[in-house]
Amino acid sequence: MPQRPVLKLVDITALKATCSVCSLHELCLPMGLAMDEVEALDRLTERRRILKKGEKLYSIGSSFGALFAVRYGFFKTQVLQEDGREQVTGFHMMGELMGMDAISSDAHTCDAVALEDSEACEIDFTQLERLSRAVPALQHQFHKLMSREIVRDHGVMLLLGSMRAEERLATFLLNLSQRFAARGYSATDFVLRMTREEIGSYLGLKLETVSRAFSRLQNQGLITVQGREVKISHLSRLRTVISHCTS
Amino acid sequence: MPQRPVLKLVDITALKATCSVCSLHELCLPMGLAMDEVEALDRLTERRRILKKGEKLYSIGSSFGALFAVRYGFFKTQVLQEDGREQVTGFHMMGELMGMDAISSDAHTCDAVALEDSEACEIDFTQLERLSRAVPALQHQFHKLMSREIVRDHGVMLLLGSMRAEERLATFLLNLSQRFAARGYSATDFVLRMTREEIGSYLGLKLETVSRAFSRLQNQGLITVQGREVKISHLSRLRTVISHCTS
DNA sequence: CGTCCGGTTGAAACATGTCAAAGAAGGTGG
DNA sequence: CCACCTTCTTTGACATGTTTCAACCGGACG
Repeated sequence: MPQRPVLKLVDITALKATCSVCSLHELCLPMGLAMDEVEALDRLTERRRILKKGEKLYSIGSSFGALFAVRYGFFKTQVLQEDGREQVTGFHMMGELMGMDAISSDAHTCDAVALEDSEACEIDFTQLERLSRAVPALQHQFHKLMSREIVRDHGVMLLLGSMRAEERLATFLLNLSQRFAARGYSATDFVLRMTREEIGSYLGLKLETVSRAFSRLQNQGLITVQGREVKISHLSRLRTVISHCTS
Repeated sequence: MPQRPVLKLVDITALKATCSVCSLHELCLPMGLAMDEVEALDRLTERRRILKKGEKLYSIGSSFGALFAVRYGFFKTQVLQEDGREQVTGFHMMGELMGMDAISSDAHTCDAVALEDSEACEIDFTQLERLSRAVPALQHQFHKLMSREIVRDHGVMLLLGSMRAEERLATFLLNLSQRFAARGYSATDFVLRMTREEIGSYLGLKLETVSRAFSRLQNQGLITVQGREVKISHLSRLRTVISHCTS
Protein backbone atom coordinates (compact mmCIF):
# COMPACT_ATOMS: atom_id res chain seq x y z
CA MET A 1 0.00 0.00 0.00
CA PRO A 2 1.54 3.30 -1.02
CA GLN A 3 2.15 5.84 1.64
CA ARG A 4 -0.26 8.75 1.58
CA PRO A 5 1.14 12.27 1.58
CA VAL A 6 1.99 13.85 4.89
CA LEU A 7 -0.32 16.75 4.20
CA LYS A 8 -3.34 17.41 6.34
CA LEU A 9 -6.89 17.46 5.06
CA VAL A 10 -7.76 21.09 5.40
CA ASP A 11 -9.90 22.84 2.86
CA ILE A 12 -7.84 25.91 2.41
CA THR A 13 -9.57 27.17 -0.66
CA ALA A 14 -12.96 27.57 0.95
CA LEU A 15 -14.36 25.45 -1.83
CA LYS A 16 -16.96 22.93 -0.93
CA ALA A 17 -14.96 19.94 -2.02
CA THR A 18 -12.80 18.25 0.57
CA CYS A 19 -9.35 17.46 -0.61
CA SER A 20 -8.26 13.91 -0.95
CA VAL A 21 -4.83 14.50 -2.30
CA CYS A 22 -2.91 17.58 -1.42
CA SER A 23 -4.63 20.16 0.69
CA LEU A 24 -1.85 22.64 0.41
CA HIS A 25 -2.60 23.90 -3.05
CA GLU A 26 -5.52 24.70 -5.24
CA LEU A 27 -5.33 21.63 -7.41
CA CYS A 28 -7.08 19.67 -4.71
CA LEU A 29 -9.88 17.39 -5.77
CA PRO A 30 -13.06 15.82 -4.48
CA MET A 31 -12.86 12.25 -3.21
CA GLY A 32 -13.29 9.28 -5.45
CA LEU A 33 -10.00 8.81 -7.24
CA ALA A 34 -8.38 5.51 -7.91
CA MET A 35 -5.29 4.86 -5.84
CA ASP A 36 -2.90 5.07 -8.77
CA GLU A 37 -4.36 8.43 -9.69
CA VAL A 38 -3.76 9.66 -6.18
CA GLU A 39 -0.17 8.51 -6.40
CA ALA A 40 0.34 10.26 -9.69
CA LEU A 41 -1.04 13.48 -8.30
CA ASP A 42 1.26 13.23 -5.32
CA ARG A 43 4.27 12.70 -7.53
CA LEU A 44 3.27 15.75 -9.49
CA THR A 45 3.79 17.96 -6.46
CA GLU A 46 6.90 16.34 -5.07
CA ARG A 47 9.48 18.85 -6.19
CA ARG A 48 10.04 21.77 -3.85
CA ARG A 49 11.74 25.12 -4.11
CA ILE A 50 12.83 26.99 -1.01
CA LEU A 51 13.44 30.71 -1.30
CA LYS A 52 14.77 33.40 0.95
CA LYS A 53 13.12 36.80 1.13
CA GLY A 54 13.81 38.73 -2.04
CA GLU A 55 14.73 35.73 -4.17
CA LYS A 56 12.94 35.09 -7.42
CA LEU A 57 10.97 31.94 -8.08
CA TYR A 58 11.05 32.77 -11.78
CA SER A 59 11.82 35.77 -13.97
CA ILE A 60 10.36 37.49 -16.99
CA GLY A 61 11.47 35.71 -20.12
CA SER A 62 12.67 32.55 -18.43
CA SER A 63 11.40 29.46 -20.15
CA PHE A 64 8.24 27.89 -18.84
CA GLY A 65 8.16 24.34 -17.66
CA ALA A 66 6.15 24.23 -14.50
CA LEU A 67 3.50 25.91 -12.43
CA PHE A 68 4.16 26.70 -8.80
CA ALA A 69 1.95 26.32 -5.77
CA VAL A 70 2.83 28.30 -2.66
CA ARG A 71 3.36 26.00 0.32
CA TYR A 72 4.19 28.72 2.78
CA GLY A 73 5.37 32.29 2.64
CA PHE A 74 4.28 35.12 0.43
CA PHE A 75 5.01 36.13 -3.13
CA LYS A 76 4.41 39.06 -5.41
CA THR A 77 4.28 38.87 -9.17
CA GLN A 78 5.19 41.89 -11.26
CA VAL A 79 5.26 42.78 -14.92
CA LEU A 80 7.64 45.17 -16.61
CA GLN A 81 7.10 47.73 -19.31
CA GLU A 82 9.55 48.76 -22.00
CA ASP A 83 10.37 52.05 -20.34
CA GLY A 84 11.19 50.39 -17.05
CA ARG A 85 7.92 50.99 -15.25
CA GLU A 86 6.91 47.93 -13.31
CA GLN A 87 3.62 46.96 -11.76
CA VAL A 88 2.67 44.36 -9.22
CA THR A 89 0.00 42.11 -10.71
CA GLY A 90 -0.72 40.06 -7.65
CA PHE A 91 0.17 38.80 -4.21
CA HIS A 92 0.14 35.09 -3.59
CA MET A 93 -0.16 33.20 -0.36
CA MET A 94 -0.31 29.61 0.82
CA GLY A 95 -2.12 27.28 -1.50
CA GLU A 96 -2.29 29.58 -4.47
CA LEU A 97 -1.07 28.68 -7.93
CA MET A 98 1.34 30.86 -9.89
CA GLY A 99 2.77 30.90 -13.38
CA MET A 100 -0.34 30.36 -15.49
CA ASP A 101 0.47 33.45 -17.52
CA ALA A 102 3.48 31.65 -18.95
CA ILE A 103 1.57 28.90 -20.75
CA SER A 104 0.61 31.13 -23.65
CA SER A 105 4.12 31.88 -24.83
CA ASP A 106 6.19 29.17 -23.13
CA ALA A 107 7.98 31.92 -21.24
CA HIS A 108 7.20 33.71 -18.03
CA THR A 109 5.66 37.14 -18.49
CA CYS A 110 6.27 38.28 -14.95
CA ASP A 111 8.71 38.01 -12.09
CA ALA A 112 7.71 36.08 -9.00
CA VAL A 113 9.51 37.37 -5.92
CA ALA A 114 9.36 35.98 -2.39
CA LEU A 115 8.34 38.69 0.07
CA GLU A 116 9.48 36.52 2.96
CA ASP A 117 11.19 33.16 3.32
CA SER A 118 8.95 30.86 1.35
CA GLU A 119 8.50 27.46 -0.19
CA ALA A 120 6.72 26.50 -3.37
CA CYS A 121 6.14 23.20 -5.04
CA GLU A 122 6.93 22.86 -8.67
CA ILE A 123 4.31 21.23 -10.87
CA ASP A 124 5.66 20.05 -14.19
CA PHE A 125 3.18 21.32 -16.72
CA THR A 126 3.58 18.58 -19.29
CA GLN A 127 2.86 16.02 -16.62
CA LEU A 128 -0.07 18.03 -15.35
CA GLU A 129 -1.55 18.09 -18.82
CA ARG A 130 -0.95 14.39 -19.24
CA LEU A 131 -2.51 13.53 -15.92
CA SER A 132 -5.46 15.82 -16.48
CA ARG A 133 -6.19 13.96 -19.69
CA ALA A 134 -6.58 10.84 -17.60
CA VAL A 135 -8.41 12.43 -14.69
CA PRO A 136 -11.37 14.57 -15.80
CA ALA A 137 -11.88 15.97 -12.32
CA LEU A 138 -8.34 17.30 -12.30
CA GLN A 139 -8.76 18.71 -15.77
CA HIS A 140 -11.89 20.56 -14.76
CA GLN A 141 -10.38 21.82 -11.52
CA PHE A 142 -7.42 23.21 -13.42
CA HIS A 143 -9.70 24.98 -15.89
CA LYS A 144 -11.61 26.45 -12.99
CA LEU A 145 -8.37 27.76 -11.53
CA MET A 146 -7.33 29.51 -14.70
CA SER A 147 -10.82 30.90 -15.02
CA ARG A 148 -10.73 32.16 -11.46
CA GLU A 149 -7.50 33.97 -12.24
CA ILE A 150 -9.27 35.73 -15.12
CA VAL A 151 -12.19 36.70 -12.88
CA ARG A 152 -9.79 37.97 -10.26
CA ASP A 153 -8.02 40.11 -12.84
CA HIS A 154 -11.35 41.54 -13.98
CA GLY A 155 -11.97 42.54 -10.39
CA VAL A 156 -8.65 44.34 -10.27
CA MET A 157 -9.46 46.06 -13.56
CA LEU A 158 -12.71 47.29 -12.04
CA LEU A 159 -10.81 48.53 -9.04
CA LEU A 160 -8.17 50.31 -11.09
CA GLY A 161 -10.68 51.75 -13.49
CA SER A 162 -13.35 53.08 -11.24
CA MET A 163 -12.33 53.36 -7.60
CA ARG A 164 -10.65 56.12 -5.69
CA ALA A 165 -7.70 55.59 -3.39
CA GLU A 166 -9.64 54.88 -0.20
CA GLU A 167 -11.94 52.40 -1.89
CA ARG A 168 -9.04 50.63 -3.53
CA LEU A 169 -7.25 50.19 -0.25
CA ALA A 170 -10.42 49.03 1.51
CA THR A 171 -11.00 46.48 -1.25
CA PHE A 172 -7.43 45.30 -0.95
CA LEU A 173 -7.63 44.89 2.82
CA LEU A 174 -10.94 43.04 2.61
CA ASN A 175 -9.52 40.72 0.01
CA LEU A 176 -6.52 39.93 2.19
CA SER A 177 -8.80 39.51 5.18
CA GLN A 178 -10.95 37.01 3.36
CA ARG A 179 -7.97 35.02 2.14
CA PHE A 180 -6.38 34.90 5.57
CA ALA A 181 -9.69 33.80 7.07
CA ALA A 182 -10.01 31.01 4.49
CA ARG A 183 -6.67 29.71 5.73
CA GLY A 184 -7.65 29.73 9.36
CA TYR A 185 -5.96 32.98 10.30
CA SER A 186 -7.65 36.01 11.77
CA ALA A 187 -9.79 37.99 9.38
CA THR A 188 -9.24 41.18 11.33
CA ASP A 189 -5.65 41.11 12.55
CA PHE A 190 -2.79 40.50 10.22
CA VAL A 191 0.65 41.66 9.20
CA LEU A 192 1.23 42.98 5.72
CA ARG A 193 4.13 41.33 3.93
CA MET A 194 4.58 44.07 1.38
CA THR A 195 5.72 47.68 1.39
CA ARG A 196 3.50 50.68 0.77
CA GLU A 197 5.16 51.03 -2.58
CA GLU A 198 4.22 47.47 -3.56
CA ILE A 199 0.65 48.01 -2.41
CA GLY A 200 0.58 51.22 -4.40
CA SER A 201 1.94 49.54 -7.48
CA TYR A 202 -0.75 46.88 -7.23
CA LEU A 203 -3.50 49.43 -6.66
CA GLY A 204 -2.30 51.93 -9.23
CA LEU A 205 -1.36 54.53 -6.62
CA LYS A 206 1.80 56.19 -5.37
CA LEU A 207 3.14 55.07 -2.02
CA GLU A 208 2.31 58.42 -0.42
CA THR A 209 -1.30 58.08 -1.50
CA VAL A 210 -1.45 54.61 0.02
CA SER A 211 -0.04 55.94 3.24
CA ARG A 212 -2.59 58.75 3.32
CA ALA A 213 -5.42 56.34 2.57
CA PHE A 214 -4.33 54.18 5.50
CA SER A 215 -4.36 57.23 7.73
CA ARG A 216 -7.79 58.31 6.57
CA LEU A 217 -9.29 54.86 7.14
CA GLN A 218 -7.72 54.93 10.59
CA ASN A 219 -9.10 58.39 11.36
CA GLN A 220 -12.53 57.13 10.40
CA GLY A 221 -12.13 54.43 13.03
CA LEU A 222 -12.36 51.59 10.53
CA ILE A 223 -8.90 50.19 11.02
CA THR A 224 -5.82 50.53 13.19
CA VAL A 225 -2.51 50.59 11.40
CA GLN A 226 0.96 50.60 12.81
CA GLY A 227 3.49 50.09 10.11
CA ARG A 228 2.61 46.75 8.62
CA GLU A 229 0.32 45.60 11.40
CA VAL A 230 -3.30 46.02 10.46
CA LYS A 231 -6.35 45.58 12.65
CA ILE A 232 -9.74 45.90 11.05
CA SER A 233 -12.10 47.33 13.64
CA HIS A 234 -15.29 47.23 11.60
CA LEU A 235 -15.33 44.69 8.82
CA SER A 236 -18.86 45.55 7.77
CA ARG A 237 -18.32 49.29 7.84
CA LEU A 238 -15.16 48.82 5.83
CA ARG A 239 -17.24 47.04 3.21
CA THR A 240 -19.55 50.01 2.90
CA VAL A 241 -16.59 52.22 2.02
CA ILE A 242 -16.35 50.44 -1.30
CA SER A 243 -19.91 50.85 -2.53
CA HIS A 244 -20.26 54.18 -0.80
CA CYS A 245 -18.55 56.17 -3.49
CA THR A 246 -19.72 59.38 -5.08
CA SER A 247 -18.89 58.74 -8.72
CA MET B 1 -15.24 10.51 -46.89
CA PRO B 2 -16.59 13.15 -44.56
CA GLN B 3 -17.01 16.62 -45.88
CA ARG B 4 -14.50 19.14 -44.63
CA PRO B 5 -15.70 22.43 -43.18
CA VAL B 6 -16.43 25.25 -45.55
CA LEU B 7 -14.05 27.55 -43.73
CA LYS B 8 -10.99 28.94 -45.37
CA LEU B 9 -7.45 28.39 -44.20
CA VAL B 10 -6.50 31.78 -42.95
CA ASP B 11 -4.33 32.22 -39.92
CA ILE B 12 -6.27 34.88 -38.18
CA THR B 13 -4.49 34.62 -34.89
CA ALA B 14 -1.08 35.54 -36.22
CA LEU B 15 0.22 32.44 -34.52
CA LYS B 16 2.72 30.36 -36.38
CA ALA B 17 0.50 27.32 -36.62
CA THR B 18 -1.65 27.00 -39.69
CA CYS B 19 -5.17 25.94 -39.01
CA SER B 20 -6.40 22.64 -40.25
CA VAL B 21 -9.80 22.70 -38.77
CA CYS B 22 -11.58 25.96 -38.21
CA SER B 23 -9.76 29.11 -39.06
CA LEU B 24 -12.45 31.34 -37.74
CA HIS B 25 -11.69 30.98 -34.09
CA GLU B 26 -8.73 30.64 -31.82
CA LEU B 27 -9.08 26.96 -31.14
CA CYS B 28 -7.38 26.23 -34.39
CA LEU B 29 -4.72 23.56 -34.43
CA PRO B 30 -1.59 22.56 -36.26
CA MET B 31 -1.93 19.90 -38.93
CA GLY B 32 -1.66 16.23 -38.17
CA LEU B 33 -4.98 15.20 -36.72
CA ALA B 34 -6.77 11.98 -37.47
CA MET B 35 -9.87 12.40 -39.56
CA ASP B 36 -12.27 11.49 -36.82
CA GLU B 37 -10.66 14.08 -34.57
CA VAL B 38 -11.15 16.68 -37.23
CA GLU B 39 -14.79 15.72 -37.53
CA ALA B 40 -15.26 15.94 -33.79
CA LEU B 41 -13.72 19.40 -33.74
CA ASP B 42 -16.00 20.53 -36.51
CA ARG B 43 -19.06 19.24 -34.71
CA LEU B 44 -17.96 21.16 -31.63
CA THR B 45 -18.33 24.44 -33.45
CA GLU B 46 -21.50 23.69 -35.38
CA ARG B 47 -23.98 25.62 -33.29
CA ARG B 48 -24.38 29.26 -34.17
CA ARG B 49 -25.93 32.27 -32.50
CA ILE B 50 -26.91 35.31 -34.54
CA LEU B 51 -27.36 38.61 -32.71
CA LYS B 52 -28.54 42.06 -33.62
CA LYS B 53 -26.74 45.14 -32.39
CA GLY B 54 -27.38 45.59 -28.70
CA GLU B 55 -28.44 42.02 -27.98
CA LYS B 56 -26.73 39.99 -25.32
CA LEU B 57 -24.89 36.77 -26.06
CA TYR B 58 -24.99 35.96 -22.36
CA SER B 59 -25.62 37.82 -19.12
CA ILE B 60 -24.11 38.06 -15.68
CA GLY B 61 -25.34 35.20 -13.55
CA SER B 62 -26.66 33.08 -16.40
CA SER B 63 -25.55 29.49 -16.14
CA PHE B 64 -22.46 28.46 -18.01
CA GLY B 65 -22.53 25.73 -20.58
CA ALA B 66 -20.50 26.88 -23.53
CA LEU B 67 -17.76 29.15 -24.72
CA PHE B 68 -18.34 31.41 -27.69
CA ALA B 69 -16.12 32.24 -30.63
CA VAL B 70 -16.88 35.38 -32.60
CA ARG B 71 -17.49 34.57 -36.27
CA TYR B 72 -18.17 38.09 -37.37
CA GLY B 73 -19.20 41.32 -35.72
CA PHE B 74 -18.00 42.94 -32.55
CA PHE B 75 -18.71 42.38 -28.88
CA LYS B 76 -18.00 44.06 -25.59
CA THR B 77 -17.91 42.30 -22.24
CA GLN B 78 -18.69 44.21 -19.09
CA VAL B 79 -18.76 43.48 -15.38
CA LEU B 80 -21.02 45.03 -12.81
CA GLN B 81 -20.38 46.22 -9.30
CA GLU B 82 -22.80 46.12 -6.39
CA ASP B 83 -23.46 49.84 -6.54
CA GLY B 84 -24.32 49.73 -10.20
CA ARG B 85 -21.03 50.91 -11.62
CA GLU B 86 -20.15 48.89 -14.68
CA GLN B 87 -16.91 48.52 -16.52
CA VAL B 88 -16.06 47.19 -19.94
CA THR B 89 -13.50 44.41 -19.55
CA GLY B 90 -12.84 43.80 -23.19
CA PHE B 91 -13.77 44.13 -26.84
CA HIS B 92 -13.90 41.03 -28.95
CA MET B 93 -13.64 40.66 -32.68
CA MET B 94 -13.65 37.87 -35.26
CA GLY B 95 -11.96 34.70 -34.14
CA GLU B 96 -11.71 35.55 -30.48
CA LEU B 97 -13.00 33.34 -27.72
CA MET B 98 -15.34 34.60 -24.99
CA GLY B 99 -16.80 33.23 -21.79
CA MET B 100 -13.75 31.71 -20.14
CA ASP B 101 -14.41 33.70 -17.00
CA ALA B 102 -17.53 31.61 -16.41
CA ILE B 103 -15.78 28.28 -15.93
CA SER B 104 -14.73 29.03 -12.38
CA SER B 105 -18.21 29.39 -10.96
CA ASP B 106 -20.38 27.75 -13.62
CA ALA B 107 -22.03 31.11 -14.18
CA HIS B 108 -21.14 34.04 -16.36
CA THR B 109 -19.45 36.88 -14.50
CA CYS B 110 -19.96 39.44 -17.23
CA ASP B 111 -22.39 40.50 -19.91
CA ALA B 112 -21.46 40.00 -23.55
CA VAL B 113 -23.17 42.54 -25.77
CA ALA B 114 -23.06 42.76 -29.56
CA LEU B 115 -21.89 46.21 -30.66
CA GLU B 116 -23.11 45.51 -34.19
CA ASP B 117 -24.97 42.67 -35.91
CA SER B 118 -22.84 39.65 -35.11
CA GLU B 119 -22.57 35.91 -35.13
CA ALA B 120 -20.85 33.62 -32.68
CA CYS B 121 -20.44 29.90 -32.56
CA GLU B 122 -21.27 28.10 -29.39
CA ILE B 123 -18.76 25.58 -28.09
CA ASP B 124 -20.19 23.19 -25.56
CA PHE B 125 -17.68 23.18 -22.75
CA THR B 126 -18.24 19.62 -21.55
CA GLN B 127 -17.63 18.38 -25.06
CA LEU B 128 -14.59 20.60 -25.41
CA GLU B 129 -13.14 19.14 -22.24
CA ARG B 130 -13.91 15.62 -23.43
CA LEU B 131 -12.35 16.17 -26.80
CA SER B 132 -9.31 17.88 -25.38
CA ARG B 133 -8.70 14.80 -23.24
CA ALA B 134 -8.45 12.82 -26.44
CA VAL B 135 -6.50 15.41 -28.45
CA PRO B 136 -3.48 16.73 -26.56
CA ALA B 137 -2.85 19.45 -29.13
CA LEU B 138 -6.34 20.80 -28.57
CA GLN B 139 -5.89 20.63 -24.82
CA HIS B 140 -2.66 22.58 -25.01
CA GLN B 141 -4.08 25.15 -27.40
CA PHE B 142 -6.98 25.76 -25.05
CA HIS B 143 -4.65 26.20 -22.12
CA LYS B 144 -2.65 28.68 -24.14
CA LEU B 145 -5.79 30.64 -24.90
CA MET B 146 -6.79 30.94 -21.27
CA SER B 147 -3.24 31.91 -20.44
CA ARG B 148 -3.24 34.55 -23.15
CA GLU B 149 -6.37 36.01 -21.65
CA ILE B 150 -4.57 36.33 -18.33
CA VAL B 151 -1.59 38.00 -19.97
CA ARG B 152 -3.90 40.37 -21.80
CA ASP B 153 -5.59 41.31 -18.54
CA HIS B 154 -2.20 41.99 -16.95
CA GLY B 155 -1.52 44.37 -19.80
CA VAL B 156 -4.74 46.20 -19.11
CA MET B 157 -3.89 46.34 -15.42
CA LEU B 158 -0.58 47.95 -16.31
CA LEU B 159 -2.38 50.43 -18.51
CA LEU B 160 -4.96 51.28 -15.87
CA GLY B 161 -2.42 51.46 -13.11
CA SER B 162 0.33 53.51 -14.61
CA MET B 163 -0.62 55.34 -17.79
CA ARG B 164 -2.14 58.72 -18.35
CA ALA B 165 -5.12 59.34 -20.63
CA GLU B 166 -3.19 59.93 -23.83
CA GLU B 167 -1.02 56.87 -23.38
CA ARG B 168 -4.01 54.73 -22.61
CA LEU B 169 -5.79 55.78 -25.74
CA ALA B 170 -2.68 55.32 -27.86
CA THR B 171 -2.24 51.83 -26.44
CA PHE B 172 -5.86 51.06 -27.17
CA LEU B 173 -5.64 52.26 -30.75
CA LEU B 174 -2.43 50.35 -31.39
CA ASN B 175 -3.97 47.21 -29.98
CA LEU B 176 -6.99 47.55 -32.27
CA SER B 177 -4.71 48.32 -35.19
CA GLN B 178 -2.68 45.19 -34.60
CA ARG B 179 -5.77 43.01 -34.29
CA PHE B 180 -7.33 44.42 -37.45
CA ALA B 181 -4.07 43.89 -39.30
CA ALA B 182 -3.88 40.28 -38.13
CA ARG B 183 -7.28 39.76 -39.76
CA GLY B 184 -6.25 41.26 -43.05
CA TYR B 185 -7.80 44.68 -42.54
CA SER B 186 -5.96 47.97 -42.61
CA ALA B 187 -3.74 48.65 -39.65
CA THR B 188 -4.13 52.39 -40.06
CA ASP B 189 -7.71 53.02 -41.16
CA PHE B 190 -10.63 51.60 -39.26
CA VAL B 191 -14.00 52.39 -37.79
CA LEU B 192 -14.56 52.16 -34.07
CA ARG B 193 -17.54 50.05 -33.11
CA MET B 194 -17.90 51.49 -29.64
CA THR B 195 -18.86 54.84 -28.14
CA ARG B 196 -16.50 57.19 -26.34
CA GLU B 197 -18.17 56.18 -23.13
CA GLU B 198 -17.41 52.49 -23.74
CA ILE B 199 -13.82 53.29 -24.60
CA GLY B 200 -13.61 55.35 -21.45
CA SER B 201 -15.07 52.60 -19.34
CA TYR B 202 -12.51 50.17 -20.72
CA LEU B 203 -9.64 52.59 -20.20
CA GLY B 204 -10.73 53.83 -16.79
CA LEU B 205 -11.52 57.33 -18.06
CA LYS B 206 -14.57 59.52 -18.45
CA LEU B 207 -15.92 59.99 -21.95
CA GLU B 208 -14.92 63.64 -22.01
CA THR B 209 -11.35 62.70 -21.21
CA VAL B 210 -11.36 60.18 -24.04
CA SER B 211 -12.66 62.83 -26.40
CA ARG B 212 -9.97 65.27 -25.32
CA ALA B 213 -7.28 62.62 -25.69
CA PHE B 214 -8.46 61.97 -29.25
CA SER B 215 -8.26 65.67 -29.97
CA ARG B 216 -4.79 65.98 -28.53
CA LEU B 217 -3.47 63.03 -30.53
CA GLN B 218 -5.00 64.62 -33.59
CA ASN B 219 -3.44 68.01 -32.86
CA GLN B 220 -0.08 66.29 -32.56
CA GLY B 221 -0.59 64.97 -36.08
CA LEU B 222 -0.51 61.35 -35.01
CA ILE B 223 -4.04 60.44 -36.00
CA THR B 224 -7.08 61.80 -37.79
CA VAL B 225 -10.41 61.29 -36.09
CA GLN B 226 -13.86 62.05 -37.33
CA GLY B 227 -16.43 60.56 -35.06
CA ARG B 228 -15.73 56.87 -35.11
CA GLU B 229 -13.48 56.88 -38.15
CA VAL B 230 -9.84 56.70 -37.18
CA LYS B 231 -6.80 57.07 -39.37
CA ILE B 232 -3.42 56.52 -37.84
CA SER B 233 -0.96 58.80 -39.62
CA HIS B 234 2.21 57.71 -37.84
CA LEU B 235 2.11 54.22 -36.38
CA SER B 236 5.66 54.40 -35.10
CA ARG B 237 5.30 57.85 -33.59
CA LEU B 238 2.10 56.73 -31.94
CA ARG B 239 4.06 53.92 -30.32
CA THR B 240 6.51 56.37 -28.81
CA VAL B 241 3.66 58.14 -27.05
CA ILE B 242 3.31 55.14 -24.79
CA SER B 243 6.85 54.82 -23.53
CA HIS B 244 7.39 58.55 -23.69
CA CYS B 245 5.75 59.32 -20.39
CA THR B 246 7.07 61.44 -17.56
CA SER B 247 6.33 59.25 -14.57
C1' DC C 1 -38.64 69.28 -38.82
C1' DG C 2 -37.76 68.41 -34.26
C1' DT C 3 -35.85 65.20 -30.95
C1' DC C 4 -32.45 62.22 -29.23
C1' DC C 5 -28.02 60.45 -28.87
C1' DG C 6 -23.24 60.85 -29.32
C1' DG C 7 -19.45 63.84 -29.54
C1' DT C 8 -16.70 68.12 -28.58
C1' DT C 9 -15.08 71.83 -25.77
C1' DG C 10 -14.58 75.19 -21.77
C1' DA C 11 -14.13 76.47 -16.81
C1' DA C 12 -13.88 75.21 -12.19
C1' DA C 13 -13.50 71.57 -8.58
C1' DC C 14 -11.20 67.68 -6.96
C1' DA C 15 -8.11 63.83 -6.30
C1' DT C 16 -3.80 62.18 -6.87
C1' DG C 17 1.04 62.93 -7.95
C1' DT C 18 5.36 65.28 -6.91
C1' DC C 19 8.85 67.09 -4.08
C1' DA C 20 10.72 67.56 0.34
C1' DA C 21 11.64 66.70 5.14
C1' DA C 22 11.70 64.14 9.08
C1' DG C 23 10.66 60.20 11.96
C1' DA C 24 10.42 55.00 12.68
C1' DA C 25 11.87 50.40 11.92
C1' DG C 26 15.04 46.86 10.73
C1' DG C 27 19.43 44.83 9.62
C1' DT C 28 24.61 44.73 10.02
C1' DG C 29 28.93 44.95 11.85
C1' DG C 30 31.84 46.30 15.39
C1' DC D 1 24.37 44.67 22.68
C1' DC D 2 24.69 48.95 20.82
C1' DA D 3 25.53 52.21 17.03
C1' DC D 4 25.01 53.12 12.54
C1' DC D 5 23.09 52.88 8.14
C1' DT D 6 19.59 51.84 5.10
C1' DT D 7 15.00 51.32 4.00
C1' DC D 8 10.32 52.22 4.92
C1' DT D 9 6.72 55.30 6.41
C1' DT D 10 4.33 59.51 7.42
C1' DT D 11 3.04 64.18 6.62
C1' DG D 12 2.92 68.88 4.43
C1' DA D 13 2.71 72.11 0.52
C1' DC D 14 2.24 72.59 -4.11
C1' DA D 15 1.68 71.03 -9.14
C1' DT D 16 -0.73 68.40 -12.38
C1' DG D 17 -4.20 65.65 -14.63
C1' DT D 18 -8.77 64.10 -14.57
C1' DT D 19 -13.49 64.72 -13.42
C1' DT D 20 -17.55 67.39 -13.14
C1' DC D 21 -20.89 70.47 -14.84
C1' DA D 22 -22.55 72.85 -18.59
C1' DA D 23 -23.19 74.43 -23.17
C1' DC D 24 -23.18 73.46 -27.85
C1' DC D 25 -22.84 70.90 -32.30
C1' DG D 26 -24.05 67.40 -35.68
C1' DG D 27 -26.07 63.34 -37.56
C1' DA D 28 -29.67 59.72 -37.33
C1' DC D 29 -34.32 58.76 -37.17
C1' DG D 30 -39.08 58.98 -36.56
